[in-house]
Amino acid sequence: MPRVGLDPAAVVAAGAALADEVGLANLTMGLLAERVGVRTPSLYKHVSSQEDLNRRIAALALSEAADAVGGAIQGYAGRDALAAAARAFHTFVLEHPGRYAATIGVEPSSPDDPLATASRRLLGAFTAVLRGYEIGESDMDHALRMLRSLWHGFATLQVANGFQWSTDIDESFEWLIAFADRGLRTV
Amino acid sequence: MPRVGLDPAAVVAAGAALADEVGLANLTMGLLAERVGVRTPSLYKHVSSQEDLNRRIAALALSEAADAVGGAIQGYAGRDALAAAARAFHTFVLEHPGRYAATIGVEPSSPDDPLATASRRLLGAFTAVLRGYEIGESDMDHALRMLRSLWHGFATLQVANGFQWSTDIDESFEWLIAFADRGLRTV
DNA sequence: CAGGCTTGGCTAATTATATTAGCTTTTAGC
DNA sequence: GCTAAAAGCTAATATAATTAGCCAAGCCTG
Repeated sequence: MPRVGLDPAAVVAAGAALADEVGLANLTMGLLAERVGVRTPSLYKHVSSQEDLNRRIAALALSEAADAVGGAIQGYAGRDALAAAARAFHTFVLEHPGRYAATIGVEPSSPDDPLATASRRLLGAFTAVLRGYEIGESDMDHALRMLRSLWHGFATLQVANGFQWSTDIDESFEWLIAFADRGLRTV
Repeated sequence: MPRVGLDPAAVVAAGAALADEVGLANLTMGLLAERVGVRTPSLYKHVSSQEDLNRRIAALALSEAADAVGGAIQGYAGRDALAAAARAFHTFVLEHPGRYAATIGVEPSSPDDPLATASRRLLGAFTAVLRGYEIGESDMDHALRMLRSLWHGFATLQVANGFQWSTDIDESFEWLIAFADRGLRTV
């Protein structure tokens, strides 16, 4: 029987894609094995456990999100950068809900954990956005936490279908960008 | 053997308490059964499945949160009401992380689902807060979504230990209240 | 107060899933 | 070609949810 030729990266990539399709909660080792064309136990040659798989998917997701946000703000500053970052992040979560969900609740084990690195990169992109505003040193951390809370909260609520009523959601998102911009301007 | 004398409400209450203690992900039917003093299958006399249990815990959590927020804003308006609501919500999530987690991803099946009722009550409390600001009709839904995103995002990130660095988290929370207040004042 | 019905609890069995053990075969490097 | 690590497989184990079917407790009625 010919080998499939998997490696950890391929397994994680397939796991992330599958999580986006069926939802993280429905991502089982059996389903993933079927997807990549091996029997379930064979996956354990590449990831050590489902938790390990989840962590690696989370690291991939944060790294991709950092690339998306970092790329989107290139050449922009101030409100333009804020809007570009917010939209890039939002789009990423809507298009990759499963892998983004994997990032919730995972904690880096050490500062050189790929998870920590990716997380820092994403944070760094939003820090860059904040440099376009007149924000005092002591307010930076608070402002960064505000942005994270706002975009994370909005995206996770939207993905979970938490916004029930009929008002257009994209319109609300643009409203939030304007709100955050105005607020950051007067910190 | 004497009967334990359970009923659905008691099972759900115990489930919510256990979720807060061990985390929603670790809440198993077996663990809950042990906690309330019966064998696992007996739980099915009171809840129809684990998903049903989760929905009921979510409805309980939203109802309690609505009570907490609704009670906290009594007699306040404007910034005081905003701060009271935000703090009450935040405290609730920090003290009841498991049951609050149960609310994420559940959707009411019908408008008279207890889940929908509780959800509307919580939303209503925040709507009352917004009435203390000069907000146009067309901005209300957006502002409400902004508040939800902000407080939901902050609380879930904090509970998941998502705020790594050393800056005091409570200080950031108060900063967010001030930020939201200023912003709502200039909508 | 006895008889019987409803209810809540139990044991046993089924299914799904993660994980481990141990075997076999491919394949890269010499 | 030879060998050893890597990658796959089958079989087995453990945990969890769920269902089936049994039985006793306790209430309601006569």
